[in-house]
Amino acid sequence: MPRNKTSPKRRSGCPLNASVEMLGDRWSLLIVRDMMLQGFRSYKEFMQCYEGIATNILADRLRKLMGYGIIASEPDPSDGRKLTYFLTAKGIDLAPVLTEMVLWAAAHEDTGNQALVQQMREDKKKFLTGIRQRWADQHSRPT
Amino acid sequence: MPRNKTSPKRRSGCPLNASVEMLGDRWSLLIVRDMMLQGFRSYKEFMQCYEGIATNILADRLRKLMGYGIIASEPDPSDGRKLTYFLTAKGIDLAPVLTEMVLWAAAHEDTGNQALVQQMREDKKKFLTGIRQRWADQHSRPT
DNA sequence: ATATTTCACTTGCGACTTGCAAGTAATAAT
DNA sequence: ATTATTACTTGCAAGTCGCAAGTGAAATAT
Repeated sequence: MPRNKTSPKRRSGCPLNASVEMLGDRWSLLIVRDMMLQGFRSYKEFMQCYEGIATNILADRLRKLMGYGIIASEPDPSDGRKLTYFLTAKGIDLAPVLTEMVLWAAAHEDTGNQALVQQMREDKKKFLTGIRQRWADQHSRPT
Repeated sequence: MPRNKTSPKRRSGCPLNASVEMLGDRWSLLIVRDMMLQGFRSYKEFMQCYEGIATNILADRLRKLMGYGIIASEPDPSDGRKLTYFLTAKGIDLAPVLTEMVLWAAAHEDTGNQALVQQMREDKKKFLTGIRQRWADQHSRPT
């Protein structure tokens, strides 16, 4: 018999936000980050990039991110096997969060992405606008 | 025999940051958030607030956060049993990240912390300055 | 046309991590 | 002196994860 009485997994009795569930996960944030900053779009790309991610976990996280409405997917018209994942508007709205994380990490340790950090520091607003612009361009393509 | 050859847990082969390890954890971020926004300072407060956190896990996370230099602790001079946890400068530097998270969550779902969100939205810079100021005040107390 | 490869997964299993209940050690209160 | 409180530790069962080995459908090679 399972061990739950009413809810199997309660989160923070001190409420503030709830969708942060997804942010408090080892892989989800990396996936979003790399979709945003590296332009990753396929299962294969994630699989190759993250040494150490289990293939079932990747599938699960992609599923959950879709469930949260942070990413979505569509079949590649030129290759029926391929699926293209992309960030939704909610997903791209995570850009400021990601940016602050990268800046925080860079400020407190060597992160080896100085070019990106420099760009963020010089003009945060411009950097974010750039990300949103590139994203909007991609999304206007499929008429 | 354990399963590791050289490194037990590799992270992202696509490097960007590393200390984000801590951010990608279910509880650590909540702990930092509540130290920052709710003024939590003791083991007991966390324990009571997070229904569902296991006491060994709380101890482990506090230890790790100290290891990362995000929080520190000191004994309470008025009660030898008590320990006071507090954010370090590195910890308080997470304020922009937390703020963006709260704003993101609030923008995409009902989070029930409208007063705080309103304050953040009205003047983000002022809000962050306020947090830092309150933090600095606390830290100037022990002469 | 058949065989092989690629892609996006699923399955099975052992190892690791977590949740929960029950301690423990050191003060503090009564 | 006894009981309570605080900050933990320990032990175990249950859950999650990493890895290797499939699976099925579509593309490519022969």
